[in-house]
Amino acid sequence: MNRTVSIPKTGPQSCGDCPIRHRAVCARCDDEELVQLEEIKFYRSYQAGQVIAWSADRMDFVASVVTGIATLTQTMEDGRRQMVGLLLPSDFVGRPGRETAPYDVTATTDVVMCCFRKKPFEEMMLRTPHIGQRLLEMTLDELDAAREWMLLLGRKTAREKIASLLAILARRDASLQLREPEGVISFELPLTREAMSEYLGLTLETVSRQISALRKDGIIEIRGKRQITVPDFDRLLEETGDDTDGGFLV
Amino acid sequence: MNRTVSIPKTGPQSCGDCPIRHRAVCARCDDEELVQLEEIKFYRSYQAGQVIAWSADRMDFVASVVTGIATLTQTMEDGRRQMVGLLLPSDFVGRPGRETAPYDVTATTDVVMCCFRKKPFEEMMLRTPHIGQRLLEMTLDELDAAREWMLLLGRKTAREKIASLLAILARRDASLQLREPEGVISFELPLTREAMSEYLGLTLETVSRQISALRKDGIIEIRGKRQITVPDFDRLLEETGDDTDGGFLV
DNA sequence: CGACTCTTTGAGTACGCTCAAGGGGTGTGG
DNA sequence: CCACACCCCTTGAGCGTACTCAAAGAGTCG
Repeated sequence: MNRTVSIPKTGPQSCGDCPIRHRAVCARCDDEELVQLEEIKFYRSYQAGQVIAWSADRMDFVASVVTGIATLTQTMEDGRRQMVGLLLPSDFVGRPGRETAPYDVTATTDVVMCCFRKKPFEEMMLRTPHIGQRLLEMTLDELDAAREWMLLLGRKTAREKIASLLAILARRDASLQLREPEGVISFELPLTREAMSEYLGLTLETVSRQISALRKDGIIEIRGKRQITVPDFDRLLEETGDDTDGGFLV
Repeated sequence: MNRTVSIPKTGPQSCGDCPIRHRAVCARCDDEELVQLEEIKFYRSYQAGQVIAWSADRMDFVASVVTGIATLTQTMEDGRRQMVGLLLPSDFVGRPGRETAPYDVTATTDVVMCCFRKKPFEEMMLRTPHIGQRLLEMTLDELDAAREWMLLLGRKTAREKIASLLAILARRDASLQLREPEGVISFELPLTREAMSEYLGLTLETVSRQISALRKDGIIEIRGKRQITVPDFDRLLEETGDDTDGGFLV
């Protein structure tokens, strides 16, 4: 963990090519604004497992996740850990106006981030309403997701928690392939059992047991450790405890 | 519950007198902008227990809490409930650009709200960066609070949860009286045992038992059902499981 | 092949839940 | 003024879900 091996910087050549162009904090910017952003931006890459920022560290940049998955985690004095954010491509890291990171930020897969030096970014936000507007929209979405998550943490059973997480990942995977999640779905788990347990407020043993149980009940199939197949997405949804028709927010 | 008795509208006369003027969504507005806001605003009052908006209801306004406490709650099909937001004076309700409420909004005490008709408010946001900027700041704060709450829901014991809630309420009460929370503190519980259990992801019996336990251990004293005295705030903090020196975000 | 990481499974335990009964305060009606 | 109903809260007994501690299997890399 935290090996500082340098790996190729695989950021896009320019904003025009960027895979998150239409969803990230820069989504509403026009060409002129993108030119300004290009001047203060740089790419950084992190290996799976590497810590991007420690809680209470100074962070001199804000950033968008371009590819890969990162997490925000809080740790208690005695070591209990709770994941409080799951950052996917296009998600934003850092808070304008804040000096230090309030959470540990970790790359769970290899990650490429599009970073902006903080000071110039803050100055640009003041002149460029498009950025603040988009950031507000994204923050409101994150707040909705956090509240959905609070319901999961406070009220769902272990089995429902696992099913909910799998449903979220399946949905996300489907949306990357631009199709509706339905019928047979197959995707790769980007999280270890431990990361899942930190996400769900469980122990890793309970996560493992519940995944085995869902497999035995035919809700999911597993190839190797990480490749999940959901033969019937609706059956998975029934296990989440959520309203079957209600829309999900992640 | 939900009695539609009309009670006196006790909103301030004008924005200049408003007790939340410096903290609400209008905090950064200048006099000219306040005049515009006055044109689209109106006050509404709700009795303790009354539902302000049901989940999936159309909401034609957004609002600031002026006095009292309101809650946001999610309900699962089988009736399990989880509070996902605690709204205090100056907090903002509603999301610009969204038609329907995603949560039940309930007044737990008598509440006065400063409401803005949604459409004109959204239009004004486009012309008035001060509003969007302040709303972004408030939303980021709420997201931080939600994440603190996720740690509580996912990882804390029942005793720690109760202590954390009491600490939050004590802090808030102290800040209303413009002093630091330390030494002997006394305040009134604005929540029933049931509301506390919905907040903390517990049953009301467990809440009651843990409050009794804290009382037996001398961490708190209770007069009647709702008046709490904390003889030593630091001892209460030790029971929360949090870093004793780390700052809290609510 | 051995070392390492991640995962699975088992056995026993404990914390918080469920079900149940009863206490205390307040308001209403006889 | 008392009786009663109602709400909120407390306490008890037993149970079950998820945790703890422990051991071993599976996959990967050097």
